[in-house]
Amino acid sequence: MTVQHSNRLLMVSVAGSGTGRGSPAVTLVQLPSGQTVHVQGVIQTPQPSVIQSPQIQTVQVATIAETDESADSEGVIDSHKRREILSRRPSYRKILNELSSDVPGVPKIEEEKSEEEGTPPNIATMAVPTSIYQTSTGQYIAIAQGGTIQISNPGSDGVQGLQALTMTNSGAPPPGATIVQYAAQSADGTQQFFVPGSQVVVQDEETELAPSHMAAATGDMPTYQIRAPTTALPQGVVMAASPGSLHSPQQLAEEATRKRELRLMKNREAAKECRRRKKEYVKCLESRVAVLEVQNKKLIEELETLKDICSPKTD
DNA sequence: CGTTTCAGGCGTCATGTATA
DNA sequence: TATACATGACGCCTGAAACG
Repeated sequence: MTVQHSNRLLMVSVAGSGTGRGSPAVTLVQLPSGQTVHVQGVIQTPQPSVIQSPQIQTVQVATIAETDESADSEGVIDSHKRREILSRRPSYRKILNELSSDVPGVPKIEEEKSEEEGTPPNIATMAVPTSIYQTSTGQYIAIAQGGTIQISNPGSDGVQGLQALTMTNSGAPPPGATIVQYAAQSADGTQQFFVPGSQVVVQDEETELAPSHMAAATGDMPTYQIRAPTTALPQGVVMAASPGSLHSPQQLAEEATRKRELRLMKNREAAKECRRRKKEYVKCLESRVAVLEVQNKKLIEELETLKDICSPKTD
């Protein structure tokens, strides 16, 4: 069976496995994405059907329960509540979780950690970083309290490619430059980011490092130098100031900028996650459409059979 | 082959919602 | 009540497909 739905060809195959009565039958519905959906029979025939069909007659998708429309059509909702419902839909996660809570064994959208993603490194799951910064090339730098710097590359999935490094002079920082190292995947050109204390981390080009206070740059790893900012902020770079040491209006402005960048970064990640959930929600809706098509077809067939039985031809 | 159209993704803003 | 989070809306960008 094929169902055309929203520019996407749905191919659904149904494998019946159960009895029409007694315990709810379970049907496997093969979705076009290769995903198999377990559906459950919902018709609880109070009287034995005329048709002694071993196959279940109706199915209900297990991944989704009701939509807003069906919810509205069920009971009488007072106008105020209705307005509230119409004013803003609940989140996709909430909808899906509420729906799936009706049917045990139905996968829910996890709160944060999704198994399918294999618990990717996430900014939100970092070891309580004191600060999060964004480099001029889009990388995110999280500086934990133990002196550990975590770098996440802006991959397709947001924060994949998280890397951790430790400052070499986590003890008493000497005045001047500090070298930090990390195994970057690809660092083309100079990039800069900033760390707390109004210092700048500059990726050095080859050996243009500060001659003193320098740790040995080993191998091909790029080196980063922490030093006081000398010029205006590069584009897309966040200046970090110690929260407790704000004096001048410039520092206040820098703190405001840092907060804004942090907020934007969080919202960026939230938007990505929201879109991912929305896609999942739409997938579930499409699955439900496929299952309801199957259900509709079976009901039509049953109706035709009943018609034949109740009104036999009298030739 | 250049242009146009369209779909999908992303970043940002505004605002509703949940929670401490 | 303040804060963080979630999400709709908007504009922009990019890649693919259609078209002349």
